[in-house]
Amino acid sequence: MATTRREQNRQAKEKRILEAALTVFSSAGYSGASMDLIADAAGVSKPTLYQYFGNKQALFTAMLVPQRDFMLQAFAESEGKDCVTVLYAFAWQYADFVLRPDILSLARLIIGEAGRIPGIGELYQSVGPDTLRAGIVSYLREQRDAGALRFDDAELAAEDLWGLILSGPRTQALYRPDAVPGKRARAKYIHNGLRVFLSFYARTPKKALATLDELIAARKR
Amino acid sequence: MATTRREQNRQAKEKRILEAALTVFSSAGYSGASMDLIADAAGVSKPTLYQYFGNKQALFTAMLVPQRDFMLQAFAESEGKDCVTVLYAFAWQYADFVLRPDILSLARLIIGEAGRIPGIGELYQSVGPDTLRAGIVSYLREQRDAGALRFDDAELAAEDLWGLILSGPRTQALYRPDAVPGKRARAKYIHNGLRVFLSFYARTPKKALATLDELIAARKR
Amino acid sequence: MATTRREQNRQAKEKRILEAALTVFSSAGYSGASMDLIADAAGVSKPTLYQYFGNKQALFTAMLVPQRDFMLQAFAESEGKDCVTVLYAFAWQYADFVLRPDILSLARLIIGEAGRIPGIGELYQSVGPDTLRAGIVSYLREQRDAGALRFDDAELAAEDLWGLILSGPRTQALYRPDAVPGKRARAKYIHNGLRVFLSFYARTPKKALATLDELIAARKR
Amino acid sequence: MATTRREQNRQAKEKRILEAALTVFSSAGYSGASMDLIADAAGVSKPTLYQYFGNKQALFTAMLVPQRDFMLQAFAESEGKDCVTVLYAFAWQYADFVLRPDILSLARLIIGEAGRIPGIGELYQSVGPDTLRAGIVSYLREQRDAGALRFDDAELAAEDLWGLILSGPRTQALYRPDAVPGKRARAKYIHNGLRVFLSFYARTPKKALATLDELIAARKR
DNA sequence: TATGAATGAGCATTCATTCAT
DNA sequence: CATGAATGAATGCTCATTCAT
Repeated sequence: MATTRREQNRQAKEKRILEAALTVFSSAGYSGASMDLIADAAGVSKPTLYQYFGNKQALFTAMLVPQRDFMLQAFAESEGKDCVTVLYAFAWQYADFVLRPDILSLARLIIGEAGRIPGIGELYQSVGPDTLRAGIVSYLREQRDAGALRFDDAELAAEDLWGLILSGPRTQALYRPDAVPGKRARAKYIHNGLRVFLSFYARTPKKALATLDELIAARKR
Repeated sequence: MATTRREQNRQAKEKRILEAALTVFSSAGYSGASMDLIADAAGVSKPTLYQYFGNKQALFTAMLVPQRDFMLQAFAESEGKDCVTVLYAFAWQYADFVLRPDILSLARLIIGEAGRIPGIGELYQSVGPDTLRAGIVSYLREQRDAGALRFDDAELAAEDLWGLILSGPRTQALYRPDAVPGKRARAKYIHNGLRVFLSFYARTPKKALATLDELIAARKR
Repeated sequence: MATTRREQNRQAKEKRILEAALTVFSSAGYSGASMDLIADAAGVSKPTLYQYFGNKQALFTAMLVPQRDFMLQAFAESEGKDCVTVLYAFAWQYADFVLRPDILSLARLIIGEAGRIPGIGELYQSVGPDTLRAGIVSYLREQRDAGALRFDDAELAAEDLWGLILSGPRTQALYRPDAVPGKRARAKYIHNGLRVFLSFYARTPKKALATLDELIAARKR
Repeated sequence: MATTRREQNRQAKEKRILEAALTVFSSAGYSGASMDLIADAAGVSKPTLYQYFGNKQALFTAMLVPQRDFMLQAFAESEGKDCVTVLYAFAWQYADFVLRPDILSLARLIIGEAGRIPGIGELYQSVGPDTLRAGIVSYLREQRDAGALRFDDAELAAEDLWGLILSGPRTQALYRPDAVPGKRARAKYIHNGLRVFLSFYARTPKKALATLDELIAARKR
């Protein structure tokens, strides 16, 4: 009702522009991307870009917002199952997301510009790592209170989980876009990482590791 | 003897150019850096840049070589002391190096361009992570053979060590140049990370953790 | 009665646009003024500008019309007093008008564009100098016929009057918007100019100069 | 000797650029003139313009310098003849210069931009009117001291001279590039203006006017 | 060998103008 | 009638690269 055809058109065009901006910025970098290229990719004229977003930097930051929202949404739900099962599922979900080529391109872009465009790193980290970590942290606390895990500092535990599971593959992926670790490598890191993590943080490590082995075996089948 | 005065002059000028290139590229990014700026910073004329390095991209990659050599050299030695002591010293040495502003700038630059300049990621990783890891890996193997540690896959253990100790601070540092973790934060991660690592990988975890606590206490003093 | 509410609205909007155009053109120059700026200043949309005035140049010339009418009206009346008194009053009135910042801005604008926009100079001069001069000329003729002044060519006499009284201050004002001659400088030129003028053109110079001195003295009080 | 071929080339090119700038700015106005146009007119590439003059405004002001120098030089000499003869010659020389189409274009340009480019009006006036007037002023003083003229304020007398002789024609010329007063009109203003001036300022007006009439008659022949 | 000088191509941004609503 | 939306064509300016000296 409230959305006239004009408004719809506008929103659709805005979306097209932001998608084009994401693509072009990701592949060419901030300085390397030209407004001409983005306009062409979006199928609009250059002045339209400026009418919608004012200038290049504003377009750049505007482009990050939907990405942030998408990420926020990507990790909203968590299941009510057994702790190890949840962590295992989470590890895969997270790894598969974080190693997606488009997500990696965006990460490279943001890291590359973090020293020049102020606030961009905060914006991104406050969403990617931070928000996600907040989810993990609260889950870990729940499980501690439920008696499944034990630790003093939940944030540190979460950091360990991420570091054990993803630090290696993601670092490699950032530096070598053409050599992003595949399923097998991911499995290696996830399995080993969870093993170390559960050995240290599970209240009953033996049982937890047994469950983990079952999950791994189940996956292979 | 083979180096005439001319050659020396040439080498000195080449060095000045590469240093200028490092500075300018690091602070402006690849596309954002102009040959004019680099020439000015090096105190030479622009054609000299082209005479020495052919074009912008070649200058860029050439600039990385001395950086690589410098890094290789930065972690050459290791002491013959007790395993925990060595790992502890290494952790601090590595953290302090990796979180240096200039090293971080360079890392951001390389990650930012990794998707566009082929080979740059390999070049850098083959030196930073890889070579360093190779050093750690061989040290860990030594210690396993000497009976201090236990594991099957030394590379995986090395990755765990790095992930536990540095993943958090370095990720934050990459995204937020103005919020690089300081001494206190580094200590938190190093101490906790080593604790988890030794709990899992030390042949005699209790003893190892006791040694670690002594080292930490000694540091505070 | 023929003016419906619609028409009134239209006229009001037209007036707003013309005022905005005057302001913007005067301060930015013809090329420097943008239709966007004028539309914003007038509080209307850009297409409305085009609907009302067709294009930029038409708007520009249209803007001059009310200015012309305003000027025409500014010097309509003349009093029936003594010749010297009238000339003295006229000199001050004219100087104060011609040195008004807005009138000067408009004059600079028109002179600046006179070489490019055909007809604009005629339009303006036919109003400013010409019409005004016509008024002076007819007054001078009256006074000659009444025996107060003597000359052959009334137009030349009028030109002398203007040249003696205002040429200096106005030339300075045109070139230096921030150094428009003030009351004191105007007085200097007016008093001296009238003295020269009356010496040459008055039938009884001594008497005329005496009257002038009285007026000057009266002004100082 | 000290000027290598390179330097000569550079100076020649600089001169070509400044001439092109004068032409283009004069005919299109400051905002209306584009660097592209100027580059084309000068037969150089656009970056060369920027290498030589930095930016548009700098080129604009640089362009005025040779014009100023030219003007300064245009009125350097004065003859040792009789006062009326000198003033008569000067009047014609000045009128012919000031009414030259190129000088008028430049004047329109400067007046048009005087409100926007700070200092430009001073720069120009300090040269055109001011310097010239300084020359007249000192000549008038000489003649007063020699007993030919009489006045208190030499500057005011100079202003009167200019106002009587040139105010009319130049104002018309500024507003109407296509109706610049010709020889006949100039003669009318000069003859009348000098008559009024000498009547008021000459120590022996009758003799001075007689001399003037002779000069005028001589001219007609 | 090293450089001052030059440039074609491209940059972010803005303009006068028009169309569909 | 009035406007939001759109655009081709500039605008001032900079870039990586080359050439003549």
